[in-house]
Amino acid sequence: MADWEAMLAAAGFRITEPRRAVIEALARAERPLSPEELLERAQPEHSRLGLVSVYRALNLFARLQLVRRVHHEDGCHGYMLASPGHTHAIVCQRCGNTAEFSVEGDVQAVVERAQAQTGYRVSGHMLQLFGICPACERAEH
Amino acid sequence: MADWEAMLAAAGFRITEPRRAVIEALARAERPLSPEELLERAQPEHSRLGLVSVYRALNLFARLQLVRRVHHEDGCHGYMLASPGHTHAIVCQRCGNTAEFSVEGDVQAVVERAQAQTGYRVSGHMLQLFGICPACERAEH
DNA sequence: CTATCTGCAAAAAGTTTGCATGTTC
DNA sequence: GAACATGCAAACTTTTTGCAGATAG
Repeated sequence: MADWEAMLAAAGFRITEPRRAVIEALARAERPLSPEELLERAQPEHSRLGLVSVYRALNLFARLQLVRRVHHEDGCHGYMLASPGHTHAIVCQRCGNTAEFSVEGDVQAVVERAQAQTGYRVSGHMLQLFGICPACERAEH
Repeated sequence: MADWEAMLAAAGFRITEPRRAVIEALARAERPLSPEELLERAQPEHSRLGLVSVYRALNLFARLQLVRRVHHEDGCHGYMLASPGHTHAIVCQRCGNTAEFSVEGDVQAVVERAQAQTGYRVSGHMLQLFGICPACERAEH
């Protein structure tokens, strides 16, 4: 039984064809996808699939932390499968490819400095990097 | 002459009433505002103001880095005046208030670790913290 | 068999564009 | 006065909702 199925079941949700189609399309994806793109890629798997169900599946998965929302500075976002544990995404500004990384201790320093400067009690963070992936780097030269 | 006027002029844009109304509403704001909210707050200043001009002003200001887009995990965003220099925002999850902080060196460690882990060349980042502001902290107890 | 989920259509948000008029420089 | 910016209406895009029928447990 796949991990996501256990997660859904544990939270009292059902394992359905549309949800499976969406999550498998995400698993195959090489970069974050928009709901529209996901629909296209998931339809071969479940031809009756509608865009609405993609949205509903994504919102559910995001709530359960099975998928991650990927933002860009100007706001539009895509979805990618989230690795278990606490990781962040880095997006290639040229090709859109994405990788994940984890920075346990280093973020702690940032959080502490921010708390000292602002007096806020920090409870969460959103960190995302932008850059150029190795493949694009090579292509540029 | 206000700083934003100099910035606009230097970039070849005009100082207009709608733009002034929007930026002054932002200056008065105690938290990030949506375009719709900004319209309401800027209209007293310039009654003919339309929502479209708010959008156009915000897009321009964002391009010139005069305002910062503030994201939430689920994507919707607001706008706030950007401090000069490189700062980040922390948003209170209870009341929406926002503060800025800067973490020069500490982010560098994060960037280096990410580069080492992913092989990407990092060129930018989006870091935003969430938490509870001092006022809400007090109110809770 | 029952509660949950889906798909459709339609509504609701949110954002952008075309164009005639008004403003800034 | 010329170029730029505005405001309106309307188009477009993106996301949500209502509901009858389908499906998982």
